Amino acid sequence: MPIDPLNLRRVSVFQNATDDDLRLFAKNGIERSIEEGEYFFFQGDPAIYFYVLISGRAKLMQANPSGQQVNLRTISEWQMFGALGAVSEEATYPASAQALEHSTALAIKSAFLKEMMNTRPYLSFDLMKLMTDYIQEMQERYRELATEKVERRIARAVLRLTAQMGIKTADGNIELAFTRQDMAEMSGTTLYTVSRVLSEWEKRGLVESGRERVLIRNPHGLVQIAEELD
Amino acid sequence: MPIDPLNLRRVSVFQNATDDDLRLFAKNGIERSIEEGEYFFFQGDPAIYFYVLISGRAKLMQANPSGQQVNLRTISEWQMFGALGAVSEEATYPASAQALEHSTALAIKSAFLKEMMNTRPYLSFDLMKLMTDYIQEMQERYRELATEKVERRIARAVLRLTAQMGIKTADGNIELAFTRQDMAEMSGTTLYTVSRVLSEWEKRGLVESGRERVLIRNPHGLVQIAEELD
DNA sequence: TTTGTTATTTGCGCCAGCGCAAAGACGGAT
DNA sequence: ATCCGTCTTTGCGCTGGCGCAAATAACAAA
Repeated sequence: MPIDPLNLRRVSVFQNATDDDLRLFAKNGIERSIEEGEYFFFQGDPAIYFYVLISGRAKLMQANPSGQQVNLRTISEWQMFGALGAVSEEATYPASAQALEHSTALAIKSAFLKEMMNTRPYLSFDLMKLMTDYIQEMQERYRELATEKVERRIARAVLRLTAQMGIKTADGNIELAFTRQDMAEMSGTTLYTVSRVLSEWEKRGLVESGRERVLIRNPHGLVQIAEELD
Repeated sequence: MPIDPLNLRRVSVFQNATDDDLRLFAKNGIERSIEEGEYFFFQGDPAIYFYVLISGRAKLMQANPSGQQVNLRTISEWQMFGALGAVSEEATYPASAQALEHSTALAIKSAFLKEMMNTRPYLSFDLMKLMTDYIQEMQERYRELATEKVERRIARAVLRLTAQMGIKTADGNIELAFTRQDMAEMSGTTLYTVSRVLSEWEKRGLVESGRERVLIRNPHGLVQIAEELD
């Protein structure tokens, strides 16, 4: 079932687009449906398409030559990803995009976006805005990794996820659906350490954790861990 | 002494600019001369200007609340910096820019660049190109920090610097002018560890090191450390 | 030359976090 | 109900890298 083109306005890069432009993008896109664990694209593939996630969740991961992974970003609905190739010719994806659950996305040729940007300054502009935000996030995460201890990094990762993908439960708490491995890749540590830290937090009543699940009981306590000067 | 506007074409973002545009930028810029150790701007300042380094060297650093620093980028002549504010309104610099030696830069109002981009797609385009390159570099460095051991990270930092700012000596070797502290901030470690690693490399004949100076004797050996699967 | 300042080296002790291994918990499938 | 695969927890030992402290080296100023 094709999506309503006007829904594309929820994509930050398209927020200032005209209805006609949205319809153009929709018409030039192909819907791709992907099962959990499968990939939209792999690191190193030629970056012919960029994507807009329509439903589900995905993650962008980068691997080093010996196969260790880091999670660069978690993608939720109406976020654009794989768009770095829209500028440079002959680009390849610098990371792989894997579905965390059954997901569908709209795939649009990068060349098309590029062409549209030529005559629509608002598009370049909003894409740049997205890029600067992302640069700033990466710079911060880089600094975090270089200067902060694990516990704080995990706290920050959890808070970032809470803001971005937290699911409100019936009783007003916030729940996250991630494996320890995922959380480790997001905070630059190992699943063992994440497990130990979560156990500790659970003892202190900050969270409640289960299989692929973390329930935030006391967000403020986490903020304190994330921010306090030690 | 005012610079020749046409020299601005050496700035990657201006590579496709017309001569008239270059003159416009030059006319709208103010030259600022800064002594070693002084700052072009501080993290947190409102990002009113962006800069083009005309002579000297500078570094972009980010500090965490307790004052620990990481070096995000080293800037050499004809590189643009502080341009993230060109897109978002009311932005503040996410990092500080400090001169590594006596330096001069052209300061141009971000708002002016923004205005120019409205009618000149090539400008947006080349700025985006710069941003994507930078994003990719940060992603890689982030992964490195998360997954690679110190020695390799230091090797990579040294190689990056060699490519970007290495000075060829009379006898064909390449020399870098950085303190151990700088190198530590570039590879996410401490000056002690950098010193130990350099000593070890010196024993192995890979480099020759002195005060604020590293002479690369065997670049290939460093590449091997940076790349090899262990 | 002398003195002061700043950068570097290195010994030493320490500990945060890694990673194996084994046990336990959970959930889906049949 | 049971089985199986996957995820999680935790004990244990280890070590890479940190960071103090003190010695040394290099440069600059006087």
